[in-house]
Amino acid sequence: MAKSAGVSIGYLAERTGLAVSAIRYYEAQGLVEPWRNAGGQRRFHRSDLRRLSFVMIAQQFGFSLPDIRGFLKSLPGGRTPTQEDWAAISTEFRDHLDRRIETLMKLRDNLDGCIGCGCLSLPRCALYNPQDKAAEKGSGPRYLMGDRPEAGPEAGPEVENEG
Amino acid sequence: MAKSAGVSIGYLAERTGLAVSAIRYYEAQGLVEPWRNAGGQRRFHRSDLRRLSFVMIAQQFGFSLPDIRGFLKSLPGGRTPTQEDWAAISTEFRDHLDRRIETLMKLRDNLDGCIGCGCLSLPRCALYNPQDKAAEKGSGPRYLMGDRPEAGPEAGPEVENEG
DNA sequence: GTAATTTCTAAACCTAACTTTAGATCAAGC
DNA sequence: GCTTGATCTAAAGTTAGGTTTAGAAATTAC
Repeated sequence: MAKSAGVSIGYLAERTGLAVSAIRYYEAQGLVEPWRNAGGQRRFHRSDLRRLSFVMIAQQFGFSLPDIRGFLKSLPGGRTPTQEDWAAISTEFRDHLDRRIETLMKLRDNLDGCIGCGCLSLPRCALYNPQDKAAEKGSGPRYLMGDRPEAGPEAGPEVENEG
Repeated sequence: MAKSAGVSIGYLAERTGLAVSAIRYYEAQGLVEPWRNAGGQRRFHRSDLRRLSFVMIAQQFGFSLPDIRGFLKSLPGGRTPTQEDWAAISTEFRDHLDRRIETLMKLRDNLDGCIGCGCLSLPRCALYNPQDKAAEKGSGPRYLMGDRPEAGPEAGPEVENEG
């Protein structure tokens, strides 16, 4: 059971629905590690099909490619991952996932009591609570509510009585 | 109760935690519509504080700026929005939100039965179901599982028996 | 053995959501 | 009146996640 012939990038593209260019990009990001054949073309393990599928699914959940690379690092590099390997990775993935969903639901529930009542943007508004948004925030260097450095008790987003 | 003096962009920036440049960018995207004073500087309604806060919150939920502009369009342009205006907008927002959370949870539950069992990427895998991901997908022209045009029953992402 | 596909690399281009920079003008404090 | 800080515009730069393009080399099909 040597390295065998491996599969081409076109095969993976056809099977996953990814563009060939996307797979090459994923290689550059360290998500797959093909070897080269005599002619210099990429050859992949068949098991990279599952790896790439995992990448696609994780993206649906909003994880960044570096995040996903982190998940995949626990998979064996040399041998084909077993069912147990995937089960292990899924535990870590589930953890992040659960936290993300929990955060979203907490925000949603807070929203119910907030937008309707008109308190939106007041420091005492539940949505202002830094704990919630600090949990798992999206990419990009964005200030979120109450997320400023040095924000004192007087400093929050605030609306007086103007609607 | 005329237009009054209005507040400066710096005031809004300080109160919301947004960068001044971000607020200007939001104006360019049609999220706020300040007027100009005699010297050509932007003046905002105080109620734009709440508007901007809403933008920040909606972004936490993963909505794009065009999405958010859509939500805000139901707010009155001329007068200061009332509590009822915000309540109305929240209904539409909640709808989208609920669908997004539902999709995430469905995907999560499917994942439980999938990664662990090793079926990941098989056409019969629940995660492969086009209905789920079509619901509300992220931005960008990405193929998701089974999302190819012309994908026949034979055409899905697939793994044979290689782990 | 020739033609048609694939694949290769490198670099440029794309969208979203902003930030940074530069040089000029405005507003406020003393 | 002068200085300092805030604001202005336009354009370029930034990050993520890719796609497109161009020209060359490898592979496959007949």
